[in-house]
Amino acid sequence: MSGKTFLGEFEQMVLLAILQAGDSANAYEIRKELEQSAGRTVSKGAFYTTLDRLEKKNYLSWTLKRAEKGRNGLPQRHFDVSPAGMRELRRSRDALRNLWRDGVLESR
Amino acid sequence: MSGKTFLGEFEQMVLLAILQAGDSANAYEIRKELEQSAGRTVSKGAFYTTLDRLEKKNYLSWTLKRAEKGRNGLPQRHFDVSPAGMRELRRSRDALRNLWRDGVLESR
DNA sequence: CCTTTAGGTCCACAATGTAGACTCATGTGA
DNA sequence: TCACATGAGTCTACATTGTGGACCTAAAGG
Repeated sequence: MSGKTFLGEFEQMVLLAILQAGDSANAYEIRKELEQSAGRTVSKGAFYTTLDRLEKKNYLSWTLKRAEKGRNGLPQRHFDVSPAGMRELRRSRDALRNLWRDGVLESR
Repeated sequence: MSGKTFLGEFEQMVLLAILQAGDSANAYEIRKELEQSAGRTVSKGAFYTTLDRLEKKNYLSWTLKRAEKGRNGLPQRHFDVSPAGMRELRRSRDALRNLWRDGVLESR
């Protein structure tokens, strides 16, 4: 067994929020998705810091696009989870799934 | 929305491993469960440090019991997830569940 | 103008994750 | 009886993540 590092929980959530946002994965939508799912506020600091770290680890990428609505013509970043990011997400999910198996949370 | 802190991912896994171990939730079994699910080694340092922190937060408790087998009569700690710990586990799971909804990991 | 909304950067610090050395007490086999 | 091996546990130190908040810029709309 290796000493592999895990994707942090918040990082995991940011990546998942990007996936959920899909085509409209810009900063605003992602953060909104995140706050709704987590049921709490996500400060800009926490949010962008995490995006940067994920980018450094090559778990996400982004491209500039012109906004259709809202900011007239101003470009905005559109985020995507990289293949490596997808792999990490699956890995994390599988580990938790194993531990959650047999409805261990329900049976008490 | 509040600025509530989350249960870290490793902490989450330790609590779940305790639940999975059930009646035989002693250090050895818990660690074994953990390593199997995560597919990697868990050092003693990481393990006990996390147990201590979880105890400080009142997410787990333990009682001394005489071991049946293995260490002749030497007492060993038996761990339990506290009600507060169960609550946190559910909270974490629900947040991730929301983000994993619609099989977002499968559809790509 | 002034305020609101959105996107970002920077900084600092708190909370978590993790390894490894070092004890101590058996149980076991040579 | 002495050397291991095994399991429980402590302590230290450092790396990685999580998080808030001050600041800045550029529109959009009174």
